[in-house]
Amino acid sequence: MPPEKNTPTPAEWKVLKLLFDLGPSAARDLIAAAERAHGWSASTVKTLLRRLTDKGHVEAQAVGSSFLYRATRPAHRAFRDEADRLLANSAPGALGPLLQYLVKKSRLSKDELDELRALIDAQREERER
Amino acid sequence: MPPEKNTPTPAEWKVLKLLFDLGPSAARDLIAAAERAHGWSASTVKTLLRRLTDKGHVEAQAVGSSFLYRATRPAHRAFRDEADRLLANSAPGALGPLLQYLVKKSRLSKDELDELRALIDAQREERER
DNA sequence: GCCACTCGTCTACATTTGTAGACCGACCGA
DNA sequence: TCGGTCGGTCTACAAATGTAGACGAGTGGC
Repeated sequence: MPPEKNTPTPAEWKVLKLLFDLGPSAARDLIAAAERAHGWSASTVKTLLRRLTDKGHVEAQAVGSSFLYRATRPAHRAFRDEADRLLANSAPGALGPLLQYLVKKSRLSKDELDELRALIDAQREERER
Repeated sequence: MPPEKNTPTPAEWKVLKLLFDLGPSAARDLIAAAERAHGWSASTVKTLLRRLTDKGHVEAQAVGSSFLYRATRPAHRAFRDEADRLLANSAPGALGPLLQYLVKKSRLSKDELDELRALIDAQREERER
C-alpha cells in the first residue's frame, strides 16, 4: 500500500496534471492554465489546490507572502498508483488483452518499444525456469 | 469516445467486478458475495445495482418475479475504458515506464507474453517505415 | 391458505466532490 | 500614501456517492 491514501478525484487530477506539466508553479500560473484548459474560475482552482494539499498530493512551499505549489510525488509515481488501482480491479484473464490494448494505443517510440521488449524477454526467461 | 458515459464509481466497480467474477447472477448471490467481500448490507448492494443499471453498466433481465443481473459490456471492455482514462491523464514521456511497470507487475503467462511480444515487434516494424 | 423469506422500490442521510463567491491582508506602482 | 491586484482562507451549496433502513408484493414450502 503506498503512503498516499486519499487518491485524487478526477477534478483534482486535472490540477495535478497541470502541475506536472508546468512544474512547481505559483497560483497565478495554475489558475491561468486551468482557466484555459477547463474554463474554471480562480476560486475553483484554489479550492482544489487546498484539497490536494490537505490530502498530501501537493505541497505548498511558502515563498514571500504566497506559495509555490509542487507535487509531492513525481508524475510517474502518481500514474503508477493509478495503474495499481487498475490492476487491482482487473480479472486475471483480462490482463493480457488489456496490456496489448495499451501498448497498441500508446504509440511508444522505438526506444521505448525496445526496452519493453527486453523486459518481456526477461519475463519469458523466467517462465522457462 | 465509448458509448458508456457515466463511468462507475469505485463502489459500483466493486459490484461490477463481482458480476464479472460470478457471471450473470441473481440478487441473492451478488448480495452474498458483496457481504463476504466488503461487508456490505443487502440494501447497499441493491442501491449500487440500481445505479449501475441506471447508468447502463448492468442490465437486469426479468426472470420470473425477479431479475438476472448481467454486465452490459464484457469485462475487457470495461477495463479498457478504465485504461483509457489512465492514458488520457498520462504525460507522453511517462508512458513507457508505466507500461514497463504494468508488464512487470502483472505476471502474464508465457502465452500472453508471446502475444505481447509479437505485437511489439509489429509496432517496431512500423517505426522502421 | 398461511408464513417466512426474497426481491425490488422508496426514502434517507452523512460525506465527498464540483464549482464558486466573499472577504481580507500583503504588495506594487503611481 | 492610496488604490488596485494577487493570493489565501472561509463559506456555500448543489450534485454525486456511500451506506442503509422500511415497506410491500410474490412465492415456495407446509
